[in-house]
Amino acid sequence: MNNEEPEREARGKEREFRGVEARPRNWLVPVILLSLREWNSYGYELMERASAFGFEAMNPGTLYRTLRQMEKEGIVESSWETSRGGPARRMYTITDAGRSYLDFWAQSLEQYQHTMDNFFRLYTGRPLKDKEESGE
Amino acid sequence: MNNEEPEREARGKEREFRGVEARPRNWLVPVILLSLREWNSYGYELMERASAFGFEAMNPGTLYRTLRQMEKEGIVESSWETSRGGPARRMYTITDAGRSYLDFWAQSLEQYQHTMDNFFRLYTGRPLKDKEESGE
DNA sequence: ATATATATATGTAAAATGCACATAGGTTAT
DNA sequence: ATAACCTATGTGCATTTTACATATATATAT
Repeated sequence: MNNEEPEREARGKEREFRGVEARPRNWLVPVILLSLREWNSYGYELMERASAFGFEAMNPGTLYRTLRQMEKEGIVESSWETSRGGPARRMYTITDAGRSYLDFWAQSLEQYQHTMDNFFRLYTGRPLKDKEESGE
Repeated sequence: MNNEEPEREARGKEREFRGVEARPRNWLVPVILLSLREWNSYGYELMERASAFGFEAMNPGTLYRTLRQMEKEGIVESSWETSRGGPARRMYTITDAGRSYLDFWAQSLEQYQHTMDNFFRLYTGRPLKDKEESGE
């Protein structure tokens, strides 16, 4: 029943488990919004800011595509900035909807952090009481 | 007032922003492993336990497919249990590789929690000092 | 017999992600 | 001037993840 696959994929204790990451999906969006809430910016610069949040070697394509998508959703706005030397920049501004989105996300994060605490409590061997599962 | 732009996608502060969730990807995998580390179990039962971790109205398909995938990766093993009334159950057991995976994931989660703390510090208006970005 | 609860699984599509490649303006070195 | 390089923005494509609907099967209750 269970011996057809010799699990050649993961047998050593020190195996690397490619792709194992606890980072949430769409993490890039709130990071961008948070940056833009402080000051207007553009893709190339936002890439560096995003790196500080754990996006190492961020791929430009992913960032720029995300920005366009965010604009379509109305949480940021953009306009070309050509009044200087060098290639034109698409400057982004956070909208009111963007601020709301950020607030919404932050709330979700807070809730999720409780869940993570529960996870850790179980992981480290202190099981939850039946009645307080994962809270609210 | 500033009512010139109705931004039809997200106008109210209380807008719902469907899909906004701070949940990490593949969250289901560590939750299953943690459950199986406590006692062997099967899909139908694991669904309920997963619900306690914030998977409301979990779709069976997602869970069962995840379990088969996990078995292919060698982090769980299964065998049919037919020695009782009712439909047969596929009982799952965590493997050594599964335990390693769980440890690996927990480490990643811990690291991610620090990043989240940094995010919150910025969000609530206490910016980081230049020298301590997101690192440790 | 048929409805219900248990139990597992597939098919398909949408969304997210990663990686490679394309385009273009401007600056500096040769 | 032209090649090389840095800045800056983007598209294409394949893979992975996730969601949603549907299918199958066993046993029990009515």
